[in-house]
Amino acid sequence: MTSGIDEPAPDGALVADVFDKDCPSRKTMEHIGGKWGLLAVAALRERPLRFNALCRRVSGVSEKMMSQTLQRLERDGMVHREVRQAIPPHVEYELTPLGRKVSGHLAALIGLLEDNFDAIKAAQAEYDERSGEGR
Amino acid sequence: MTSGIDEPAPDGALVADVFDKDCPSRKTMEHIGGKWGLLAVAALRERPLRFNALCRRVSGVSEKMMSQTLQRLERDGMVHREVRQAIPPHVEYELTPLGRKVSGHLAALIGLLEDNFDAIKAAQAEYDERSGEGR
DNA sequence: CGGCATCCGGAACGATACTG
DNA sequence: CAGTATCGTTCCGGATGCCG
Repeated sequence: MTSGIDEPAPDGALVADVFDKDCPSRKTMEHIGGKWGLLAVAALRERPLRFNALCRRVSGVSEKMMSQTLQRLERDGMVHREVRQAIPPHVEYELTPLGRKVSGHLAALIGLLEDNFDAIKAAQAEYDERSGEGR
Repeated sequence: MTSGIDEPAPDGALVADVFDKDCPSRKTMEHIGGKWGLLAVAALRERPLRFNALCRRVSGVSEKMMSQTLQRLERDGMVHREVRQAIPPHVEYELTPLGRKVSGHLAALIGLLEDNFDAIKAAQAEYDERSGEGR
């Protein structure tokens, strides 16, 4: 990968540069990387879910936040919202093809963190000790 | 919220589960996935950088936020902080081996988003139209 | 069941100023 | 250069209540 570090982009290079503060990709990244976006995508990766099932799967989330999160993800084309006209209402959420690709990387990231959780805990303990018990 | 039955986590068989609201992995995930954590890691992936260089690379960040972000990442064992006693001060940040692994997945994610940026824009446009020009 | 509207407290954030 | 301190603002997020 020709990572032109601080030189002008080679012609034909990607316009979307996350390091640029005006890059719209940042917004999408934040939606995915944010507290709930990540978990919603990860949960939907296992299987399509209905709204309340999703809330239950992601423990700790409020309905409001889940709703907000899903709207953003739907807008970004990561999630598809399927409404089934009925009483009681039946709405199912599932990943789009793009969302599924994203979820793959996310799952890998989560797996990596879980695998190295001991190392992380150790690093935190050491840091806290050096800093004289900060947070 | 979790379950009526409160089970003590047997640390021996501990499986870090991000879906559990008490799972400490979530915090780390948020540090990495958050607005600035992601960008800091991505920037350091290219090469080790000094504090101000890092601030410059990640456009839009304030010194305060960068400092905070780096401290969290250092505490999580993603970033190593190397201090060189001198005048003027010289502090260099670089990824740890774990941080580098993480950065790989992050870079893949960023690349995926940039590649599909057109699709994302299209999805957003369509969504906005359906919703009657929302945000 | 699947939302949306409203309120409100606190955390996150940014700009600025200051220190070693 | 590499941060910390302080302050004002913004926005996140939870609780509650209502509607289709």
